[in-house]
Amino acid sequence: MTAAMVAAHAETNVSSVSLVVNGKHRGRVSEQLAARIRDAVDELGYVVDHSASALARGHGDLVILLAPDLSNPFFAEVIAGVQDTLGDRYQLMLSVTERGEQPCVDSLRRFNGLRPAGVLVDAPDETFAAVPAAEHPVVLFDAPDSAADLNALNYDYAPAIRSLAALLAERGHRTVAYLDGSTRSATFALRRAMLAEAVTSHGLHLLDDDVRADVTVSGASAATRANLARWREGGATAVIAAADTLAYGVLAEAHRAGVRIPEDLAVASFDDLPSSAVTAPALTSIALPGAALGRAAAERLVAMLDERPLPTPTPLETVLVRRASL
Amino acid sequence: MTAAMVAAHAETNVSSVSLVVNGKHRGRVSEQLAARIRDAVDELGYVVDHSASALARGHGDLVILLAPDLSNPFFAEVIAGVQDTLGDRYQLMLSVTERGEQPCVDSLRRFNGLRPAGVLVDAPDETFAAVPAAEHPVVLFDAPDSAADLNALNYDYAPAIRSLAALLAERGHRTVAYLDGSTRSATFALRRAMLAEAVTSHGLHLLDDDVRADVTVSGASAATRANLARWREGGATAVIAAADTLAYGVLAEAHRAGVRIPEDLAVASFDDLPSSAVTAPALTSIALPGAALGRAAAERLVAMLDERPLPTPTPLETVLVRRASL
DNA sequence: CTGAAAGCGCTTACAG
DNA sequence: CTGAAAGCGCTTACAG
Repeated sequence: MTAAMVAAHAETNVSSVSLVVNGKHRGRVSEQLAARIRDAVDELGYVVDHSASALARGHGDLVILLAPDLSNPFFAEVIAGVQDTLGDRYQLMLSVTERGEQPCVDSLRRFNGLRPAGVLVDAPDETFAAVPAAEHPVVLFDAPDSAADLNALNYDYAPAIRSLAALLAERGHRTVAYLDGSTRSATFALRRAMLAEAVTSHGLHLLDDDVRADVTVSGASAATRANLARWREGGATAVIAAADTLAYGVLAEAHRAGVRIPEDLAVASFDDLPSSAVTAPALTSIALPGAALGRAAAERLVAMLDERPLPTPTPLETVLVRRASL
Repeated sequence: MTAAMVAAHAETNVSSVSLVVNGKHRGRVSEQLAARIRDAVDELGYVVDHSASALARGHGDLVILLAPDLSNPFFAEVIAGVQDTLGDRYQLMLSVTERGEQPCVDSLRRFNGLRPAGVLVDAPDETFAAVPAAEHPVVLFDAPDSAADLNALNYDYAPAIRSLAALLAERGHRTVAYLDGSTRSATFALRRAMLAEAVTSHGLHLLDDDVRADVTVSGASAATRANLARWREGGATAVIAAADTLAYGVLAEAHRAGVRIPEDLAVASFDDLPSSAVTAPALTSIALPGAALGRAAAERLVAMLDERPLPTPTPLETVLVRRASL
């Protein structure tokens, strides 16, 4: 089914068909012809060929979102936020990295061949320190490393992390263990560094081992199994995890080991996933509004596509949600 | 950066460039010229334009996966399975439906314009009763309605559901409530119908109200809040949820209402997500191997693309994982 | 083994 | 307001 067939059916030519299906026919095609064309389109079920259109125009209506693997439910939120904002002017397509990898600059180049209208990159790796020139706008998010680049949207962890450090101090903790994610993303590095600083300023200290786990419940369980005794021997009475999913593994393993939470070991983490309200015990967590992040990034991209002026991006607020685990 | 520029750089023509970058040059281009072309490609960072290539060939190397919204972590598993299987011969791109919707046939048509190599559809809605003719192979999964179509991969719920019914009977339950997902997908309808039948054959009965919730923790919490008292007045001593995420909401709300689990109300569901091992109490759930489903579907698609003979698809096994909640 | 040329289906100046 | 034509960047018969 091609524009030529539609043209034949409507007894006209492909130029007029193209103008009408793209809504660019005002003052160029008579209302009568336009109606005839629309009828033919409906009747034949014609859909514009994206490849041909993108080739002719230079780009299509695709917005590509590069995201790390989706096992962390946090990303579902982000994606929903992006989707909501893009609406149907643009077609959102996701590309997901291999398990445990972060989007890298090379993948960006690979997608240039698709001639997207724009690209969003969630939690890019360090190769994005400088964003490569592309024919389309690129918006990064959860990309604290690329601070110099105006097209990055990030969280403002400071207030929530301060609250968490204060809460730890208030509860009498002195030594705190940290369970990091094994993906070496900038956002994880920042969480850890900021927490270490905040905790230190309250006179506590973060165990400086470098315990990491896949951001999955089972990965975190294994890491906890291997480190729990050592953490406690080192004096840790609390463990902070870089993501809720990691904290779930800590909870499971502590339970198995007969370690009571929060009495023997307090636990807190980052994300505040919906299921964190129903773990045993309910999890204290720094809420990261994923959908808001996705929306903000998508709005920024759309503004660039519309060539509207761009405000400096505002970091998104985070808050500590206190529950029973700490 | 175009093939013409590469050709100029390597002092040859676009035909040879095309043959070499596509690995079709054996016996057509001298090894010497091929090496010169490869050097030029590397030097200039040339990437084949997907739109132009797809237009010329008739299709590209894109595999499109249509999936329902990703808030259920189950889908992350499925996607990882697909990704692992496709490798880098094909480029996986996801398209996600709006919140709470299922992929429909119309979206399939829309993606024809991208000229994909093939399409996978996860949990399609009822418009897929007959798969429309497409220029590319289509494989459905989690699509029990399309039984007649050979290209659908499904779970065999029977053994696990029988175990669940037997366990309910063994524990002395007589009346069981059901919390369904609000998405009217065939796979949810089947779960309910099969459970009703299995339970009846053990002399129990399923409350025949039609309680549904968004497949999110908060949606399920709200639905439980509205129905918990009624369920218990109706004699229900157990509630089965169509997905773990729904069960999490039941747990949370029961806890809030002072209903003990499993003493006052037993709970079980479908999915067996990793986090179901760490809820309070740990959740009894029918394990649906998401990654295996994704792999099987992707393998089938690749077989079609390679024009290899297709075996009749075997439904994937499911087992009941018993934990404290029932 | 090498290269000029047609054609994929569209969009968009351009001429009528 | 309508239509013929060039061109987007590639692939692939085809001729040399």
